[in-house]
Amino acid sequence: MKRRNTATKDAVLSVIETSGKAMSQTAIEEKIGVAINRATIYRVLNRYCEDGILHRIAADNGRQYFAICVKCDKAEESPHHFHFRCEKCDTIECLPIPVNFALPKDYQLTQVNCVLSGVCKDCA
Amino acid sequence: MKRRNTATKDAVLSVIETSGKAMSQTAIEEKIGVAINRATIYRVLNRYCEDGILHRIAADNGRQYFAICVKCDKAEESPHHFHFRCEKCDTIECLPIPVNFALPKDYQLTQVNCVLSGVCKDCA
DNA sequence: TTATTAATGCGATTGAGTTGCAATAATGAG
DNA sequence: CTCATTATTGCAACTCAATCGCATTAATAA
Ligand SMILES: [Mn+2]
Ligand SMILES: [Mn+2]
Ligand SMILES: [Zn+2]
Ligand SMILES: [Zn+2]
Repeated sequence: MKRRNTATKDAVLSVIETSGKAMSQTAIEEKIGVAINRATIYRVLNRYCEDGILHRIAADNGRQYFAICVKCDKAEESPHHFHFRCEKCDTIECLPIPVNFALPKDYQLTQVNCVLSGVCKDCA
Repeated sequence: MKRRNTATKDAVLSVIETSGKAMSQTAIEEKIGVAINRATIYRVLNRYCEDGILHRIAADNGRQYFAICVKCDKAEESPHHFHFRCEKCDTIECLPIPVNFALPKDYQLTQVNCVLSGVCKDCA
């Protein structure tokens, strides 16, 4: 299934890029200006994740956030890095802090999801 | 509001203790034998978390898991440790691996939620 | 220009977790 | 032990995030 270019896809990615942070579907829908269906936004986001354009963060508030993968082009971002969720402004940002661990023998790793929560510098 | 001792509370804690792992409400309800209402289990779990008996893990599958806090009595478990979720057997275990990071200036930390996912040693 | 089929909108649905309320029962005072 | 207080429970309804089925629209390439 080859991907097609649509205004919706561009708009979603643009909003996330502009914010410079990880965003939830709700936040994207609010900031995007034009009316885009909720299900469509989720489908766009899921496709971007499949294609390695975005990465998904499962926050401890039970919601999903989506952020640009800079690890692909620039190598500035560690493949596994911490995320910070501010409980005040309800945003998540990718921290430039690598996640270090040594998994016990015979464990197979497929995903890393590390979220630190609290109050960010802007809200402190 | 002083806590009261009930069979339900004991049963829930006992199931988690026996498993030796973190458990979800569903898993607890299945393993507990007697029929206990879903809402009641959640309320018991939430109370245990408030009291520092259990700690809550928000997994990347969107569900909550609950595990015994051994950090309180024994000091063998690091206050912030990694968790491992096996996608095969749908369990979460506390890993004896400390989470190390240095938060940027002016960030206030209230919670740490680090979950590694994959296949555990028993399912590999 | 046209056929193919990916993408979208809408409504319904799932699943986890919470909440209001009435009934039940643990606890402590008398 | 008896009784009053109120924490706990069960049940049903509800919230919220995310997904799904299906008909419609529109991007792409022949
Ligand atoms: Mn990130
Ligand atoms: Mn743990
Ligand atoms: Zn903030
Ligand atoms: Zn396993």
